[in-house]
Amino acid sequence: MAQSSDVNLLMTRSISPNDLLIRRLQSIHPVSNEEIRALRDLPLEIASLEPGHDIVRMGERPTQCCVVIEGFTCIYKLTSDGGRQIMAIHVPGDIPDIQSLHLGVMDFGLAPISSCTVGYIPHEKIQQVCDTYPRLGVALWRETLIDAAIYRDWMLNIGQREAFGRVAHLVCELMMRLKAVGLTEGSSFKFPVTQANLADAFGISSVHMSRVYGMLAKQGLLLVTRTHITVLDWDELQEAGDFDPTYLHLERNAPA
Amino acid sequence: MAQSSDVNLLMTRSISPNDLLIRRLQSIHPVSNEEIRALRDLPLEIASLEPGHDIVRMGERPTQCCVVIEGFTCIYKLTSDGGRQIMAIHVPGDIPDIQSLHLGVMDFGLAPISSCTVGYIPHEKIQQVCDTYPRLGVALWRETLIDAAIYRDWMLNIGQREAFGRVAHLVCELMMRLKAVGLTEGSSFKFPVTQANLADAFGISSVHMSRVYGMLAKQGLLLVTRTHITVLDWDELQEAGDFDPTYLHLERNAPA
DNA sequence: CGCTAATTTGATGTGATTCAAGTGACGTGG
DNA sequence: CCACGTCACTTGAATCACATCAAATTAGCG
Repeated sequence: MAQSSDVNLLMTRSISPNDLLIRRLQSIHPVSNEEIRALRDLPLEIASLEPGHDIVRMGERPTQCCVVIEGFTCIYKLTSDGGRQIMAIHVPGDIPDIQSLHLGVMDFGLAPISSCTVGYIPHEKIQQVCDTYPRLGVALWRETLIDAAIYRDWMLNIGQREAFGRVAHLVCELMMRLKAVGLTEGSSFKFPVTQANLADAFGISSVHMSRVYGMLAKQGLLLVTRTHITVLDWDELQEAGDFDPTYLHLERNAPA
Repeated sequence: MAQSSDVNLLMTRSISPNDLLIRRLQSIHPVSNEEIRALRDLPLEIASLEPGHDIVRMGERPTQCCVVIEGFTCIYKLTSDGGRQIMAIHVPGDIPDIQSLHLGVMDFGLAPISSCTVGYIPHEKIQQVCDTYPRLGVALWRETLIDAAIYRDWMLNIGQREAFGRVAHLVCELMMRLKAVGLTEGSSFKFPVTQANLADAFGISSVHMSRVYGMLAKQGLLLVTRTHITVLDWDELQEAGDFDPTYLHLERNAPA
């Protein structure tokens, strides 16, 4: 309900979806007024999606990019024996498949992990904006470099920390990334993602995911429902997740 | 011995080090003759390095990039309780810290994992070449996007496969990347990296690393010495590592 | 109110860790 | 050129974090 009315709002005032993208770019790179105007004029074809249907499939050669407007999407890959690793979670304002601009073949799948709204922009339109405003091209390059920095941090998380720390770490990351686009509500945020999906992001089983959430709750760090996460003790959570936000390369690094 | 004479060779014929970089860029992107000439003219300050001394440290703000000329380097991060995750291994021709061109602060450490030779290029020189030949700028962007694709694949490897498969997978990857710059010798390649370092790349203990190497040898897939890796059965190795080279985005994808 | 999917909980198995004690390879200096 | 010291690697035993299997509970939706 709340979601679909948001979407309607966005569609009636057609500039709003682009504003999220602008907000995101501003959080990592200076953007001039003229550039903002150019971004606002980018045509967005809006779509509503549900989990279970891929946005782009591995092996495809897309001719457009996708901007997350509402909800959460993920990048994933499968092993031949059925394992699924989620290697990125996107929040509104992100461009999950910006790499397709210069890498023809998709080497991963892109899918919603909550009901969500996305906007599509043709590659050529992005190309034009970059040609006209080279600094925007640099901003997008920088965006992809930050994506890579986040990959690196996830690898540290998965390779070196126990499940408890992994979860704490990701919650810290999401808190900061959502705050950067103004989508936190005090110390909590909307996050209607199933534990099975999260388990695939941490490389653990969904059973263990449930146990870890339980431990985090029992220690008074988090409060989790099916739709929201509330951080009860930011300092302890940051400590438990060994979290240092440097890798997010945000201009302003304020916590909750 | 062999190494230092190589270095002398490279230094006397000053174009050689740059040729490796060119070979690497050509393996992922078309490069014109004029662009090759520009790359050849890039000034390279050569240095010989040993493991144990970082090339760039986390938190620094470098003003130059590093090109690997001989040997192997790695990107790593540490957890507060002493764990180290290696999240990338670089082969000659790679530019490990190309991201520093647009991301001021280093969010990782860069270090040799074998004795190696690198060349340094000032950011401004790279910037100039990119301004003059925009297609080279795109090639470098593409380069960083492929780095990211490799991160994604490592995450799948670490998160979803058992140690045995992880090792098989990486050997396949190294084989193909080295072949792309002409550094394989039939079905084997020089790889003087300690098992402790590899263990940190796989997120396992060095003890287990030794056991896994033993299993791979016993099954007749690999032959490993302290300085070289020989692939005895490419098909079986690929199978064991569930290896699909799409993510390397190489122009020509021939196996050993 | 009842159905379905998500989550929780318990019991048991396993891949990998840790600790500890070897063995082997290699460079150095006598 | 051999004895020695160092560092890398190997091997065994005990332990642990997490997986798997199975069943019970809960939350949301029509």
